[in-house]
Amino acid sequence: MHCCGDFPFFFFFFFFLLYFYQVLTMAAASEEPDADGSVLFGQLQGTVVGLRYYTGVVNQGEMVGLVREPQNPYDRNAVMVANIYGNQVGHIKRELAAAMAYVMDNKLAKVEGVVHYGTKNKFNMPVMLSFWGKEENKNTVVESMLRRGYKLNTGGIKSAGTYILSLVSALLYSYVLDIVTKEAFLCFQLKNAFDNLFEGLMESKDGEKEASVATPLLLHQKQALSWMCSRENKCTLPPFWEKRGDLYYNTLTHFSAREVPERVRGGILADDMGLGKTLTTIALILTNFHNGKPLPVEMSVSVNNMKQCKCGEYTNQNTSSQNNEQNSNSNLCNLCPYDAESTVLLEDLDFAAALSGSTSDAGFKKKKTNKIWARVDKYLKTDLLHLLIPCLNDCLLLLSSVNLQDQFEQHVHANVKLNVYLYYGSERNRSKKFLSSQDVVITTYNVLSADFENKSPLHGIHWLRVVLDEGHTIRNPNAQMSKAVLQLKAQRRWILSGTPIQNSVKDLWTLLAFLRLKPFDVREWWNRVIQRPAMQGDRAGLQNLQTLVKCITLRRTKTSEVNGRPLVSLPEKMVCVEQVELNQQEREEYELARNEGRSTIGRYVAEGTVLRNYADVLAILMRLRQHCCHPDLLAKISSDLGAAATPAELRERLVEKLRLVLASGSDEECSVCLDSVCLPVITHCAHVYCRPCIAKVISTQQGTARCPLCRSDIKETELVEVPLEEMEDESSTHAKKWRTSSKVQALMGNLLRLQSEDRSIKCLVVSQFTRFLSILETPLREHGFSFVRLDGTMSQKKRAQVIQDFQSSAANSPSIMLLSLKAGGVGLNLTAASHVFLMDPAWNPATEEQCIDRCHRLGQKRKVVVTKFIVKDSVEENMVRIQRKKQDLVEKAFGSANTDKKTSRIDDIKALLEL
DNA sequence: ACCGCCGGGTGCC
DNA sequence: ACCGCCGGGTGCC
Repeated sequence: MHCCGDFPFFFFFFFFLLYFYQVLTMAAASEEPDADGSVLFGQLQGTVVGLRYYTGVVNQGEMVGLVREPQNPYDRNAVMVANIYGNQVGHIKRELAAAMAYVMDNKLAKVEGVVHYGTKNKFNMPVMLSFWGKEENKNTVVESMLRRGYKLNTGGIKSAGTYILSLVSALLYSYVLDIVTKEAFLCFQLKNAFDNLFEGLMESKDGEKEASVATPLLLHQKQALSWMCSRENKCTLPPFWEKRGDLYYNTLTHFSAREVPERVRGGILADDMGLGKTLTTIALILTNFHNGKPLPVEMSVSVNNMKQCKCGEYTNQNTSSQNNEQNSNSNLCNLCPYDAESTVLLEDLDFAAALSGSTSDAGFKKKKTNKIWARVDKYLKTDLLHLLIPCLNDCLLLLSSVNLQDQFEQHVHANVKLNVYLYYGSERNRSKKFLSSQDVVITTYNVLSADFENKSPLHGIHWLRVVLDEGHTIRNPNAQMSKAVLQLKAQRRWILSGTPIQNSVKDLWTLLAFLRLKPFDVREWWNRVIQRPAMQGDRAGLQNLQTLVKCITLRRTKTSEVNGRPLVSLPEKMVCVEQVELNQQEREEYELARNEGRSTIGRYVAEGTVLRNYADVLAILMRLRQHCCHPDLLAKISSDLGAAATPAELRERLVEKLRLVLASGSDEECSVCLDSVCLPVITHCAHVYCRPCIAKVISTQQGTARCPLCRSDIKETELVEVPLEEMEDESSTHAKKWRTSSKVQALMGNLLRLQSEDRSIKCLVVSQFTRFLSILETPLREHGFSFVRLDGTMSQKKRAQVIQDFQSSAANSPSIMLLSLKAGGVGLNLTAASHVFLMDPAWNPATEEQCIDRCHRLGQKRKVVVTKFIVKDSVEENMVRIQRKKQDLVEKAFGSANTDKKTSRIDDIKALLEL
């Protein structure tokens, strides 16, 4: 890695110092920045009083929470002390509370408490308080506490010798810290940690399961299904809990409680893309889809024969005896004795029942079925069987933009009547009663989030199961979407995600909070116990994080093996590049544009102003790329570089540039948040950022704000966004007489050849330019191809329709899909197509890969052929070269620093024009 | 709480 | 004694 490799010596020393610090000062003041950039200001022994008034108890070494109580009628400075379950233990002594209240209320520091001894005291007990906050507030906090007579112990007890040593090391430490940035340090530490995080998740989990999906499950999917079932049903303790005597003890926080800790009924299915997470989940839904009706015959008989529960209701077979909301709410079946073992067995019955619908693996099935039925016989005579029927059958699925409904239709047996409702579109049925009567409700994160604003029916329903497809969507806990998701009420919760951690450990919190993994669903405990230690590179912290993830996550990659065999064997994929030669006229036009652009960019490079004129550079490249595809793609306004006459003109020009930058796909990342740009705005110096990100930069730099990329002055009022009427007026392309281009002809030649070979072949035709797709429609129509089109501008409903049409195997179904490169989420399933034509190279090779994966994935029966059209002797050829370099870069870099990006971008531009 | 603090009872040695 | 001292009641914030 670039940033780390340059300073081996410093790193060595750095780690030595870090180690030194940790050993020497232990829990005492280390200056390590924590997750939020907080540092430990110091510690202080305090007193918790009033123990006898409260029921909350703590164990030796237990962490406690400190909560301000400004409304306390006796003292508005009151600070409450509570254990992890939020049970009050006592209060902080009055005078100390007064000092702390000032610090806490002004957010100068966060205070954390640990009780090391005196936990058996009757009236009060000592508590070790740690003050954490931003470096710049340290002095204020220390002084303010000192003023009230409380001295923060900042260094622990040191002898003179170690004091000097640590002083020296502190100096060096800050020196090193200046050189290698925080990111560099973290990337070094975390890279390995992340690599290991999911290690050990691949081991084969116990057993496999059959299911009543029409599509036979693959071995690894059966394993996943079995794992999911056991996660929902087995009564194993959550991670870090132990039974000690008659108490349940949390080994990390040292908290203990008499009641069984609430289990996580669900988890994270983090299999790689294309391993069939969705199919497995559908199978899971079907395993306990009974609702009285669709039970297979044999089972129905058994059901009729068996006794009902005394209370006259069938209850969910999967509800565990403890702390189940259903039970505690309605007291339905408290009388029925059942334990962990029988729950599992009963749940096996489901599978036995469901098996009769399935067709695969006859020998295996038979054996297993017999075994299960032996158990059925054993259990038939007991009162337990009523548990087979779930009371709740609602299941909510959330997803980004995926054709999930098709997958239900495709995979679910025709004899299983499953009510699936798509909850989106303006006409959606918002009746709670109606939604509750569905078996499955599918919606999108956006709809959920929009509903959340004003009494959402989805939030009023108690779901049996909530599944988050592409669950990493909620990784930002501050997003409305995430908040909306966290508020959903459900018994069982699942997250499907190929990439549960994208940037940092932080990404995990919302996921754990969604799963209600106590106590880490409360931010403070997550930060204290997991995130901060892990970010600091603390071994135990990382170990804990790994254990935690391991317990609730199943992850396999495409290269994983079960019993020595690869998990999936996808049909072969062939990628070939087809060179396209421009005809003479096209070549002349291209050369003209290229020479012009080359001299312009050459000037920028010589002046060192490439970044300042970034938009122009991109515009030039864009024009060249458009030349390669079709002459009519070129924007009608040739943006001359002269000064804008009026503000309106300047604005129009900026909008145009922003469009170009966005369309070019080269700058999808905002340099501030390093994430893909949301709410894109362009500065007057023509650099693109997320509006919130750049607004923050401007507001923090009060009046002197400079563009993070080129250091030009920027103002909030000068940010320009693309007006809503985004789409180009189609008339301009239609008005002119349609003409062909070399690339169009290359494509048509291929399509016609394929059609003559095999009429059933379906193709994806992919371009970054939606206008190019429009141009392609004309020759497709002329040759009588039946095609559909999918681009980003289409509504959710329309997309679903288009995908369904295209995936259909009916004889008159469309054989070609015109697909805009960026349209559709990662989960999009277009397996009906076996040929992919990439009309123009993308800057980001991953985008192309993703696009290919939409059809080269599970369910693909044919060999996949990918054809990339590249114009010979053009900017496109150079782009391919840069792509390769980029891929290497991405693989090596981990959170690559901004500076690297800048230089590599300039290098890219130079390479493109062979400068 | 085997403390501190409060306030009433009390008052030479 | 407008004090000190004693001993009982009492006790988080």
